[in-house]
This record gives sequence, C-alpha cells and structure tokens, in this order.
Amino acid sequence: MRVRKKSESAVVGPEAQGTGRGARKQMTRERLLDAALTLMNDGHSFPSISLREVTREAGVVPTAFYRHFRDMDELGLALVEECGLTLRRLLREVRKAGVPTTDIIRHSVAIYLQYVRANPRHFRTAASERHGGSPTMRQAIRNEVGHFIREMAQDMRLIGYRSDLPTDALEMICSLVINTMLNAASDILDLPADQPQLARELEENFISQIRLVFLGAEQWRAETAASHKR
Amino acid sequence: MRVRKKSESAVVGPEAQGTGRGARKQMTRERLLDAALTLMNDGHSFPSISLREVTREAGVVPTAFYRHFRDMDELGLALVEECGLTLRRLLREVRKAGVPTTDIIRHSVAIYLQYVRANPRHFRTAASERHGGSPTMRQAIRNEVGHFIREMAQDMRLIGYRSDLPTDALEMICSLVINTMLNAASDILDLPADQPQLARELEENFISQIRLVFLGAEQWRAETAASHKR
DNA sequence: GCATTTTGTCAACATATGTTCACTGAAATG
DNA sequence: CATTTCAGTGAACATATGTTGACAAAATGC
Repeated sequence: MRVRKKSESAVVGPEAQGTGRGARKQMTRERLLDAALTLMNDGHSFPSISLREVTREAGVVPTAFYRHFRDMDELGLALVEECGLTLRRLLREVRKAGVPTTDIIRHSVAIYLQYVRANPRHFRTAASERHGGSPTMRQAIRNEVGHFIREMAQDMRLIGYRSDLPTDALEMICSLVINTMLNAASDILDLPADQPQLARELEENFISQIRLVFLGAEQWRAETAASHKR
Repeated sequence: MRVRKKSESAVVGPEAQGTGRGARKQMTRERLLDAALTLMNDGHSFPSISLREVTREAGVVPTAFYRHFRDMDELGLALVEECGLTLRRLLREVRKAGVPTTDIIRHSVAIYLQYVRANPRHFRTAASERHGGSPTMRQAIRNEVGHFIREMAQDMRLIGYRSDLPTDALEMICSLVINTMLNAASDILDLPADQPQLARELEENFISQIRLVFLGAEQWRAETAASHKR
C-alpha cells in the first residue's frame, strides 16, 4: 500500500481558472503544445524533440501525453494549425490597418515585423518546418501557406490592386511576397539580440526586397508570360 | 580466445579503387557523409538522425564513426561544405553557358532545375537545414549562401548587368533570386514523382517569379530606396 | 449518493542511443 | 623482416526513449 502525498493532480497552471473537466483537459493540452513550441524555439527542430521532452517541459508525466495526442505527429499537426491561426490573425490585422495611400509597404512591413517579434515561436516553427521537418508536417504547412496565399490574393483583388491580372498571376505574386516574408522572419529571429544595428540593416533589406517585388508586379503583364510560353 | 572469421576489414565499397590507407579512410568518410545525405533525403531532418543510423546506413560499426568525426555536429558541417561545393559548381556551369541574349531566364532556370534533379539530396539538405536544423548547421548554411550571393552579384557586375547600381542593391536582388531558387527546389523535390503535370506548373510558376524579380530589378532605382529612407 | 467516465500518475518493459575500452589485422615505416 | 600506426571491430555501459497496464481521484451522469 502506497501513500500518496503529492497527488493533487499536480498539473495546475498559473492561470488555471477553468474549473470544468473539459476545460482543464484543454488547458494541459495547450500546455503540451506550448512546451513543444518553446522547445523548438531554442534550436531543436521538431522531429528531433522527443515525446518525453515535451511532457517534461509541460510538467506532466509522459503517459499523460496519450490522453491528448496519438503520437508526436498529431501534435505536430495541431502545432501547424496554431501557427496558421497566428498568420490569419496577422493578415486580419494588416487588413484592418486599411490602405494607407503613402508608403504602404513600409507600413505593412512594420506591422509584420512587430507580429513576428510578438510571436517568435510560431514564426520560427513555420519557417523551420516548412522545408525541413517530417513529411506530414511539411505537407500541412504547405497547405496552410497555400490558404494564406489565396487569401492574400483575394484581398488584393478586393482593394483593386492590379485587377486586370488573372488570379494565377496574383497568387504567383503573393507567394513570392510570402516566401520573402517567411524568409525574413527566420533571418530576423536568428539575429543575436544585442545587435540592433544588424536588425535595422536586415529590416531595410527586407523592405527593399518587398518593394522590388511590387515594382516588378506593377510592370507585370499577362502577355509577357504568355508570349514567352509559346 | 575469440575466433574471427568475418574480419576482412568488412568495409569495401563497390567502387573501392583507392589502395592507399589514407585513400581508404577518406572513402569510408565519404560513405558516412553519403549515408547521412541519403537518410535526410527520405524525410528525416538532420538533427533527428542518429549517429548509429548513419553508421548502419554506411555499413560500418558505430564506433568507427569517431575515426572521422568528433560528433554529429562535425559531420553536419562537412555536409554543408559539400552542398556548398555543389552550389558553386552550379554557378560555374551557368556562367559557362555564357550570356544567351534571348530568354536567358528560362535558359538558366532549365540548367538550375536539371542540377537540382541531379543532386536532389544536396538541395534538399540545403533547403531543409537552412531554417530548421541545429543552430550550428544553420549558421554554416547561412554563410555558404552568403558567399554564393556575393559571388553571383559579382558575376552580374562582370557581365555588366545594372552596372549603375551599388553592390548592396545587387546583392539584395541576388539574395531575392536565390531565396526563390531554394524555395522552388524544395517544392519541386517534394512533388510526387508520378505527376509530371504538377511539375510543369510549378516550373512555370518558378520562371514567372524569377522573371518578375528581374522585371523589378530593371526598374529599381537607388534613389527610390533612398528617398523613402529619409 | 452511487456508479461511471476520464485525466493524470506510477511502475515497468523492451528497445535505441552515445560513448568507453580493449582488440585485430593490414598498411606504413625503419 | 620486425615494429609501429591506425581504421575498423565487438562487447559492454549508462542513459533515454516510446509504450503498456493498473491505479487514483476528481468531475460527471443518473
């Protein structure tokens, strides 16, 4: 007969307000996701972190993991979804900012970078597992980014930007922009924190790249591509 | 007293021509590198593959690893160097192709894609560990890509492309191009092999993106950036 | 208020990992 | 030819991992 002294459910988050059972479950679920995100943030890539590491970081016993996910792959997918949500929120934010007539690019970039710095783990995860990671996760991210691209293209259509172009072309442009964005996010998050000068340079470079892309986009003619195709 | 029957050095590659001792050593070293590259090619990202897996794939006992590398990190760096060499070779190839006056972009892209398909493991590794991977490896790749960018910018200067622009601007443009290239490589290598139609589409999209970048590059004015900076 | 779910814990397992050490046998050295 | 060097072997270690099963106790359902 064992005596348990330290068995008052052990897992009580600092902000544990949810009193229901399902609420508490979701709480530790988020704990696990958060733990994985945190682990990924300092160097480790997702496929290299172990189930036990995650539970350790989350302050939970390894077996508790299975109450929430079948395996690490499933957690990975949930993670991707979370990152996707962050990206959508970002898009909504930029959209809300309206269409400042002057220097729209610099403005949007500023919002974007602010967002990146506010959610470093999400962006690092997205950038890092997009081409690396497990095939499952990679595919999931590809989908998520695809949705994002389409959404952005639709936005541009709505504000009437290059409304003469077919959807394909708009999406092509947007994907170029988003690639550049994710790339910049990764670069910026990797900077040593004590080098603000480097950050400024990188930021200016980033802005230039986006500006250049839109410079090209303004010149883009559907016939250009078509004429070269045949 | 143990009897050894199967101990004729066990490790003899198919194309084992090198007869010297150092030669044979370098041979198994390459075996290890090759094994790692192969493992990475089917899904696993570098930090997730184990020392033992590598030696297993290389057909060598685990302890033999230490005769060549201190640890996996060191092997990772060697791997990056190898990928860098491949990239340089590619650049030389494109350079050798000269400056076809018409449709230079389509031409270069063709050479590039051919190269990517010929060395899928190198490109997958580069693309995948660039943002993911261990910090050490990531930094190494960043350096390698940086060299590549500078080299390419210098090339463009030599052929007189936009010779009016400062070096910064040229490098900014090149880094945009290279990002797009690495991105496309990753996308293309992830395609299911039985979907040539998808490959064509992706390829056309890739060409369009590069074309758009150069369209922007032709319009780029140093003053544009400058005027917005102040 | 009792029975039932259900979230999390504990103990234990088979297996995989990185690393050590002493060894072998062929190439290099003299 | 005798000696030394050293790339590769084999056995063994401590440790870490994923996963199972039985159990505790709090929330839920009746």
